[in-house]
Formats: sequence, C-alpha cells, structure tokens
Amino acid sequence: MTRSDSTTRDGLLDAAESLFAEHGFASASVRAITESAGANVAAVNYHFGSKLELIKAVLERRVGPLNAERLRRLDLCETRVDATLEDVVAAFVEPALAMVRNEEDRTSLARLLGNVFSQAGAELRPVLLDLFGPLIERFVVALERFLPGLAPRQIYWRFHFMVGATSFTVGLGNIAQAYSDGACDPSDADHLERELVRFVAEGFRHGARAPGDAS
Amino acid sequence: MTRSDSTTRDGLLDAAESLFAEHGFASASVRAITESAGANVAAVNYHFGSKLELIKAVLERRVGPLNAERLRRLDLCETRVDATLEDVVAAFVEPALAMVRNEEDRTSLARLLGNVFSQAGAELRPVLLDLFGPLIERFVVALERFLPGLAPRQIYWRFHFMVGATSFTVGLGNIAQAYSDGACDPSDADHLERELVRFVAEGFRHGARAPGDAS
DNA sequence: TCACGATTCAAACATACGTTTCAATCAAGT
DNA sequence: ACTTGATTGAAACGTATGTTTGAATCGTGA
Repeated sequence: MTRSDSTTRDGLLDAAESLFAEHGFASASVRAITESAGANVAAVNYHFGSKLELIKAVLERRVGPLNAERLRRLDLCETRVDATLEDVVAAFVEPALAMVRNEEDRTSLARLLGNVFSQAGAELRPVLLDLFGPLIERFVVALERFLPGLAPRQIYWRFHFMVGATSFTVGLGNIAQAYSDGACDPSDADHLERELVRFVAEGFRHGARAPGDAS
Repeated sequence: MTRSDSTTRDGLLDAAESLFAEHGFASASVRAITESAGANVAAVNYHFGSKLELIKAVLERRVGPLNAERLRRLDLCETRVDATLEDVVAAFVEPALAMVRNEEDRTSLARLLGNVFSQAGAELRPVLLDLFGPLIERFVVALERFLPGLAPRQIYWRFHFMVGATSFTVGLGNIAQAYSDGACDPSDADHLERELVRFVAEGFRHGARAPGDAS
C-alpha cells in the first residue's frame, strides 16, 4: 500500500476535520481522533509526525481547493468585460458558502474553516498567511479596478470586513437561526448567498466612483 | 476582607482574561493563570468553583458593560428624531471598537471578545445567548424602523453579517496590518470606525425604502 | 487575648494529554 | 517460500491537566 492511497491516513484526516470543527484544535485530542477513525493512537504520529502537522494537513486539504476555486472565478471576472463588483465578491464568498450547501453534517469542515483564523494559535498564523496571502493580493488588485477613487487602506479594510462576515456566516450561520427564532434559515443557501454578496458589494461600493469613470 | 474587594479574585480575572485572549479558553491552563496572578493553584477553585465558572465570570465582567453601553446608545437613537441608520450601526460597532482603542496590550480583552463566539464550545453557547439575546432583539426592532420594506430574515442576516465583520475586526484587526503591508493601521481608530460603520450601514440599506416612506 | 470564619498554601489526587517504543502483522518483490 | 519495507498494535513514557485536601495563616469582632 503506497503512501498516497492509505485509507488510514485519509480516515485520520476525515476524523480530525470533524472533531477539530466540533471541539476546536486544542480540545480535540489525538486519542479521540484515532478512535473515531478506528485507528491506533500511534497512527497520527506515524502518518503525520505530530498533531500540529495533522492540523496543517487538514487545513491544506481544504483551503487549497477552496482558494483555487476562488481564483478560478476571479479569473473569469477579469476576462469578461461585463463583470461587476458583485461578481468579484461572489468569487470570494460563494465557494466558501458552497461548502455548507447541502451539507447535512454541520459539525464538519465548514465550521472549521469559518473559525480557522480565530482558533489558530501563534504557531498556525504563518501557515495561514502562506495559504491566504497570494489570494488576498489578487483580490485586492481586482477590487481596485472596480472601485476607483478608494485608497488602498479602504480596500484592505473592506476586504477584511468581507472576510469577517463570510467566516462568521460559514462557521456560525446556524446560531443565527437560533437567535432569530427561525427567521434565518441557513439551508436556504440561495437567499443567504444573495444577501451576503449584496451586503458586501454595497459596503465596498460606497464612496467609490463608477468603474471606468476617470473624473 | 469581604468577597467583593478580594484582590486575589480580581487578579485572577485579569490574568485569565489576558491568557484566554492569548491562547484561547482551552489552552490557557489554570496553573498558568494562577501563576500569572501570583496566586495559588487552588485559588481558582476556591473563588470560582471551577475553570468553566471562571470563564463565565471573565465574559460577564466584560460583555455586561459592553452591551449596556450599546443599549444606552441605542436608546439615544430611538429618542432623537434625526437619528440615522449609521447611528444605530455605530451604537453596536463603536463600543466594541472602543475597547481596542488606545489599547497597547493587544493580547487582552479585545481579542477575547472578538473570538468569543468562535472559541465558545457547546457548554458556553447558552451563556452567550443569554448575554446577547436581549441585545439582538432590541437592535433588530430598531433596525426595522430604519429599513422599511425589508423582510425580517433580511434584517437578521445582515445583523449577523455586522456581528461577523465587527467581531473579526476587533479580534483580528492586527492581522489586517500584516497582509496589507501596513496599509491597514488598527491604531487609526477613527478611520477604522468610520469605514466599518459605513460599510455595514450601506450593506444594511440596499433594497430598503427610505425611513418614513410608506410607498 | 481569644476565637472564628475567610483565605492561602504545599502537596497530592486521578485523569488526560502527545509521543515513543518495539514486537506483530501485512503486502508485495524475488 | 522467503525477504524486505511499510504499517499496525498494545503498552508504556513523561508531562500536564483540573481539582481536592487539610493544615497554616490571616484579618477582625468579641
């Protein structure tokens, strides 16, 4: 059995992802993870070297494809002349929301990624910056094209607000259902997507000139 | 020495707050907290009963006054006839940002509150809903007045987005400085406040009629 | 001065943690 | 069938965790 199709390894990643999402990185123990995966306690250290490396592997397995999809959609925005600010925002937001879509297991990957920044200790911060840094650069450049007249710090801050609103919604959208007495329905993904994209786009837009307006 | 002016008790709250913010609830140990407070290991269990009760006490000490201030400012909005949507948003956002303002110690209370929702395990969720439930109700009612024509679920979702953007900024505003190459300066609180309030207000506003317009 | 409740202290409690060890087992290659 | 390297298993490693204990200490009112 070669390293790339080890079912134990994948089982550990799945179990770890689920338990990290449910209890946080620190509180999900190696023992709970290996037991949930039906593997031996030593399996984590054999396949990944340490718990920290396990965390990195879990993150990279999800964040990589997610950000790749975001960039793919951003590319589309930049080639089409009729693209709008909403399209750029959707390129960032929708791939994240798509992970919660039709996801019966709410304790899984979605909440994990939503809370990744908040839960990440100092040792994970560099890893996250590596994973998100290039993405941020590309998005800010694209946004500048759609938001002439805004200072860089304004674009960066508003981008930050977008990340916050998106992460919070992906990670904790289900609690909105609780405190709104059911008015918020996270399973109505179409409505949620539309609301979030327009909320963010309008927030971005204010104070900027129309794209192409050089006045 | 009466219970209300125990310097050990307050020292524990201070130390716990700082360490919770820096390492998270799970990773900050009772031993590290008591040592940082210059107290005995048993002090936490003597004064609070358990680590979980300590966490609750730390939260209530900060969230109580914060939300009281938010409601005080919301009252002002509801009595003044010339209040705007921006004022309502500011009533929610600014008291939170004020905690980071002029705060040299970035590892302290601010980040703690920003990440409270994400870090809270299942056992803290009810506590948070108790602390924030009434606040949310009041704000949603106030927002409905300024946003006629919006469905309740729209107001609730956008409120959710506001909480996300605010929490993320309060808790992790310093990382924006990192990935923006210094373009974002969290110490320029005036600019940050203005940007966040307007971002959120414009996000709220879109699709609603003007206040008082019954068409 | 004494007594009493409140508080602090060092020490130990039982349990959980991440990790390591090394023998047993397995899947292929020869 | 035998060897070899990869993988798994049970057990133990050392350390850290939250909590409890019981004696020592403190402040204060009688």
